[in-house]
Amino acid sequence: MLGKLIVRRIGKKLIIGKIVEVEAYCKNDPASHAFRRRTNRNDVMFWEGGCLYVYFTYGMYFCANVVTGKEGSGEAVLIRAVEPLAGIEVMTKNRFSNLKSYNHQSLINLTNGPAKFCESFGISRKENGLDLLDSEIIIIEGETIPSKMVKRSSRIGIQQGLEKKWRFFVKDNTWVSK
DNA sequence: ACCATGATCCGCT
DNA sequence: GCGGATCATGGTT
Repeated sequence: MLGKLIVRRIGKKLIIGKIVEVEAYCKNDPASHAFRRRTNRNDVMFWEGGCLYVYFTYGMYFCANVVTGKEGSGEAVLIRAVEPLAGIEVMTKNRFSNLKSYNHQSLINLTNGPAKFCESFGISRKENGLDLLDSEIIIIEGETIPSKMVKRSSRIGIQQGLEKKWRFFVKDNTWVSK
């Protein structure tokens, strides 16, 4: 998924981001929402791959995954960061409703984390379950990232499953979260 | 019913 | 580096 473009259409406007940081989750994985059982909350994660699984967390944030497995398998890839390519103005409005002037830091701060990405793309409950091949949000081919530019580490913000190096990111990209 | 927790972010120190 | 915000979820009682 690294290097692919996530595109959101809002009316006539397009928001585009290049995916630069992701994490993988699956059913046999104590860090995963799919670990225990299929519930109303994680149901979309068990759908056939190609749709968007959005969840609400910490009482105020949303995060988005691309579902990647067969129906029932419970596999998904969390989008942790994207590089903004188009629709900066809309993203800025979504994220900082009263920001007057852009600067370097505000551009980075737009999408350098999973909940920041969702906020700038306007992704919340309504987008849960969307078909990424044919809806207002799609994923298309983008840049091919050379394998030597792909780095991996433990996943962020979890307690179990730290031995799995399932976080993947583009080396030296500015938008990769800290 | 109850309650601890969380795939986070932000502001302050 | 640390704690607070803020609440849906799900495991436990």
